[in-house]
Amino acid sequence: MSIKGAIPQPSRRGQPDKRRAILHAARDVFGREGYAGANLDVIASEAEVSKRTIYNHYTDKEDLFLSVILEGSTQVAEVHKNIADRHLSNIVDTEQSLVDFAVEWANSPAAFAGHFALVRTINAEAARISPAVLWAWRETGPLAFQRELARHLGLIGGRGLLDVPDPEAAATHFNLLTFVSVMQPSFYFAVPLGEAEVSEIVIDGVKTFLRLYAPPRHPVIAH
Amino acid sequence: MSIKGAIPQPSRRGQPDKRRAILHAARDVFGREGYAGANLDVIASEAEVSKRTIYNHYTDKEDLFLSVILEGSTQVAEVHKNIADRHLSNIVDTEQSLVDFAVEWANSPAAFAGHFALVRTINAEAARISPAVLWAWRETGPLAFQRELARHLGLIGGRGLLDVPDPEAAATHFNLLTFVSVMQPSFYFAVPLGEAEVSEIVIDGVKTFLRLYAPPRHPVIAH
DNA sequence: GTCCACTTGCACTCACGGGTGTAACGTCCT
DNA sequence: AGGACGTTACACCCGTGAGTGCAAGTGGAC
Repeated sequence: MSIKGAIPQPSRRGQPDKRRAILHAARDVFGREGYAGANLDVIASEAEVSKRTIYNHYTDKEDLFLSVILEGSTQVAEVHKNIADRHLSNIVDTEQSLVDFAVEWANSPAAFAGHFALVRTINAEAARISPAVLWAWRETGPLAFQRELARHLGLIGGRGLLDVPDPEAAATHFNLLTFVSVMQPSFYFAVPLGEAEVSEIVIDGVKTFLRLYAPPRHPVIAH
Repeated sequence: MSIKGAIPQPSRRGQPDKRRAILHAARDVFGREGYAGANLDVIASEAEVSKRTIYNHYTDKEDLFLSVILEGSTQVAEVHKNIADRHLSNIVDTEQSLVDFAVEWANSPAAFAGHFALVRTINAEAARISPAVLWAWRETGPLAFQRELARHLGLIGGRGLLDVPDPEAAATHFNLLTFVSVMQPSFYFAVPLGEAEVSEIVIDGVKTFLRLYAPPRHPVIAH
């Protein structure tokens, strides 16, 4: 059992709405059951589509799986960009905004259970997935958002609200101290934490982040 | 397909050496192929044991899997404790010792490919594994070592080489900035990074850690 | 010796699931 | 009207793999 195929080209076989239904159901089932555990009959029935139709759209299980992977990451990156834009564009209280952003961000996986279940599956299969596909996935998903976060932090730094000499590094640290810190104890969100627990972790994380990136004490302007 | 059984009691059926061979082979195969993908015949042959013997020791595949999980975590925690002891017991140069420790720590997964492949599988199956088992695994494995790391950092703090008001938090941060920072881009060590890359990440991580926990400037003693 | 626990090889059952073949039906285009 | 295309239901093939039954063998305990 291995998954080493190349990146599947988005094909135009079949009707788009069926295609979407299949991808959606496949994402859920692959996430829920893993690659080997996923059952094509189940996917078909959840997509309310004939199994034969799946094979009209995708050549086989592997093709379907790879297509699902690459489609999902961009979507979630979009949603996360949205959250960042809402909270980080017009900051008045830096710490408060960072906390608000991080809380919503770290709670978002609850709303994308299907997607993050799939992320777990990707991790599990990583050794069996071709590097090209893994690379494409990271690039369109997590890294795309990380760059966006770096951009925001850079801008905030530009306004003097943070001291951000290296936005990329800052984004990495913010990610580690908030999102990853929630992800770890919850087994990639498989075992959901309480909302209070998430908040506590995130608030601590932001405080630590500020110890690293708080701007030099506002110089009192002589007048 | 689900794994919801309770924690398997260490049983005394069968001969211990066979038992060990089975566990070892099972760990490799479950790690390599995932739970659903693992094949009992393959495990039997890699353990150089008859398949029937496996069923003399374990009631079924699930029982075997859970036993493997709980056995492995303690072992790796031991190894990591060892690495920590060697590097963090008699420190002369704080930064150098921390880097040395973290480099060896972050490279250790290469030597336990089987184990960390299994960790990926555990993550993937987390939603299907009983919380009791997950808890036991974390407790005897990662958390046990995290506490050990906290103990070390506390001692180092006690000697004035670091400023560690909260050893637990410090251990968490050290973990995030070094080990986890290597783990993330390598897909849980499934896609090994180059040694140079690991070093770079770890050195950066330690530097950042020191920005958080460096002791107040050594007061120059007037004389 | 004889009992007992363990192991082994092998054949076997059986459920599951990926993938195919086919014939019928709908729809849209011309 | 008549393709062309997509979809559907359904039966089917067949490899795979979990788990069992059994008969024969090994080795230690008493």
